[in-house]
Amino acid sequence: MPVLMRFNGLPVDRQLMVEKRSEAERQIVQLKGKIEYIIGSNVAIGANASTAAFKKYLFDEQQLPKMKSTDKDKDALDDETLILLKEWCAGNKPDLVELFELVQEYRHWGKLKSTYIDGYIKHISNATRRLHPDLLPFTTETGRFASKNPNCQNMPRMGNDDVGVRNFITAPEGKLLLSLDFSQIELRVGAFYCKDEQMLETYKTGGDIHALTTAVIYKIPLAEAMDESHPLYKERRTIAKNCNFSTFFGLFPRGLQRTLRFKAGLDVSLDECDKIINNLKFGYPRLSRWQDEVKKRAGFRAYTETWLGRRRAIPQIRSATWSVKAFAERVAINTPIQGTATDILKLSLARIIRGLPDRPWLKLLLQIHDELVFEIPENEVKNAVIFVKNCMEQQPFEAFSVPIIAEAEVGKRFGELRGVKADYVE
DNA sequence: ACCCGGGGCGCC
DNA sequence: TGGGCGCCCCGGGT
Repeated sequence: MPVLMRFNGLPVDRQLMVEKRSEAERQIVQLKGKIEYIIGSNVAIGANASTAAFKKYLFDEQQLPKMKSTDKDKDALDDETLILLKEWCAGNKPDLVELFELVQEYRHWGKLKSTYIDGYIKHISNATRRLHPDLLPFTTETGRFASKNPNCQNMPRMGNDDVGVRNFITAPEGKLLLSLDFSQIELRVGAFYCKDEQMLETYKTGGDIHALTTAVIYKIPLAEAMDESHPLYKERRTIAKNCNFSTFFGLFPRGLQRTLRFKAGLDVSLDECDKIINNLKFGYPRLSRWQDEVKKRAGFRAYTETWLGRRRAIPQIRSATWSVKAFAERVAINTPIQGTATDILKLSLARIIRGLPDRPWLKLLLQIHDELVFEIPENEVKNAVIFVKNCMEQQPFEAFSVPIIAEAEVGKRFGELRGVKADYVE
């Protein structure tokens, strides 16, 4: 029997969901027709275009090269593979280029419809007209919450959502949705752990951590890293952000290259990625030292722990198999970061819950790892922001010297939140 | 009518 | 060859 926590439930616009379901259906039928026009309607592509029949068509009948394997050493056909096949076909079978774009679109709409439209509609409560996901506080290895029935922690974000799933979540008449989001909480926790002086200084003075990392990995002055008119500004910053998100988890040159190519659309050579990572280690010397210490300690104890002492056993760290051991080491490093960030959010949550009896108008709807979502009356925005922001930005425990910042956004729909003016705080 | 692993993909 | 989740589909099984 899972332990779960009941939140108030997310108010939804069922009408909008039904409208979008029709739109998604139309898109899917149309895309499926175009795909079948190319490959023939006798090849079953299924709902995801990842059936055995479709793979057989591509790799046996069309003799396309196998770009990538799955974990089980079979032919992969994920989005990365589609991109690679599309590029290969551009030079060898131009007629097939369009196929891969269509499949990408087809999967995109299929995911939106099955998971977020049909999947959400079937969980709307008849009694409350809301979604009541189960939020499980005690099921994950790192202490994070999980959400199920449905999972409301993975709604698509703007830019990857032609449906507007987040707009399904709509405040009732006279109410607003309010979201408070920790700014870069995992990076701040990482800076706290490794005590790199430049990182700490940047956070303590309200500086720009992505600019600092840009300066570090390209060995350029901070001023140049922050110069938005520099021709390389955008690309360098994108790469620096990716480094920052991966910094504390044991990033390898190949991983960085792949992420940049397929997620950011940037072609960076392996040598360049290698250099970037070396510069990162050199520029943040305490980072590597901390990582080595954590690995060593975890190897000795066979567990790793968060700052508040939640332990995670990792016996695999003593494995003789390199890949198993390496995975365990990344877990040993990641868990204190992700877990302590969660500890900090849970401490904030406890302060908020203690304040609820005095604020019955403040309704907690959802937690998304570093974010809390509330429903409030339209005239309580200022009170809510001041109270919640204060709860979240308090020093979590005595040793934690890095400032914590929570950013507030408010709006009628979850997909249309806007930043709250800073003068609400104070 | 279920169960399950594999593949794939959405988010933090 | 970063970590953490849950859901959908497929294909095979009971």
